[in-house]
Amino acid sequence: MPSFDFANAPGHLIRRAHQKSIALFSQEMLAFDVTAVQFAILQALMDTPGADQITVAQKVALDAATSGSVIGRLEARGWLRRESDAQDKRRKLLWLTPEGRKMGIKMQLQARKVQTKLLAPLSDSEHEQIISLLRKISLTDEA
Amino acid sequence: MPSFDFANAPGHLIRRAHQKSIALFSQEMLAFDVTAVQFAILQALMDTPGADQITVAQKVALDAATSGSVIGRLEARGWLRRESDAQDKRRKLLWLTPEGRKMGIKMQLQARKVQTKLLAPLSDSEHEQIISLLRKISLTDEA
DNA sequence: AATAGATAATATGTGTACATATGATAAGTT
DNA sequence: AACTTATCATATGTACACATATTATCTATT
Repeated sequence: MPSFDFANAPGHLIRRAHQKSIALFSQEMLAFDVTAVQFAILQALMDTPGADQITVAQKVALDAATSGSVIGRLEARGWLRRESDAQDKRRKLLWLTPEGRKMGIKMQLQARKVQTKLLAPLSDSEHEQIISLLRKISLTDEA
Repeated sequence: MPSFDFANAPGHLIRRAHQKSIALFSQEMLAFDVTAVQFAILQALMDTPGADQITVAQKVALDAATSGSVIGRLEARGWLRRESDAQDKRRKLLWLTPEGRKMGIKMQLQARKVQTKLLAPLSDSEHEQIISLLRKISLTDEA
């Protein structure tokens, strides 16, 4: 028995669950060639079209630098466009292109399957438990 | 209500929990200037000194490429050394230096605090629940 | 012993993820 | 109006994280 049982430490288990989640997502979404974070940004923009990068970053829980680079890739792909805000020239407002919106909608069904598969080892009541527990952990302070 | 509620999707919540975990770890371990993965490798090497990189990678749940780069940083820091295996020249065996072992031990107390803080929003029974649930998710297939 | 297949480490490329710094612009203060 | 402070986006640097390719070496088969 090691004096620090890192293999059973919650931080380590969260990292492993995250690996599993990412692996499952990219595997199941192969046809779309999209990452989980890119998908999240697309969905966020469906909810709030015309948002600036900082707002989107907060919605998907990313810092400004990371969201900028991810958004850049989505723009290069033709799934969204950046537009300078006339009222506030610091901001760049984000809009899905018709193609981006079409793909975002197409992805939803498959993305739901990923979430189902991720929780497949758990019973229905355990589903709700882990959602609730993860929320408690991640929602401490900030927003 | 968005048609895909990504903000409540388990994958997204796991990512956020992971962010929280990493942020907490680096914040609480500032004095050691060590990442969670680096810490895990140090602890793994305390358990099994003389292991090769692949074995260590499996123990901490990393691919060979990532473990190689992390181990390189730990070596540059003087916390471990790589030694070619005379029996199998493909392998490089890993050993903590006296300094690495000393630091690894010193870190344990603080690392335990990190895990406690991470689960602070949860009750004792919830602690056990989330450990069990995360294990079920991450231990599906492989090892 | 020679060849084929497997394995360990490394190299390369892409993609999060974040800290920090910088430049541009906006908002608030005097 | 000039000055300070705050904010948005971007640039840079470091560190995971993994796929894929390459090289060296080992193992298995013939």
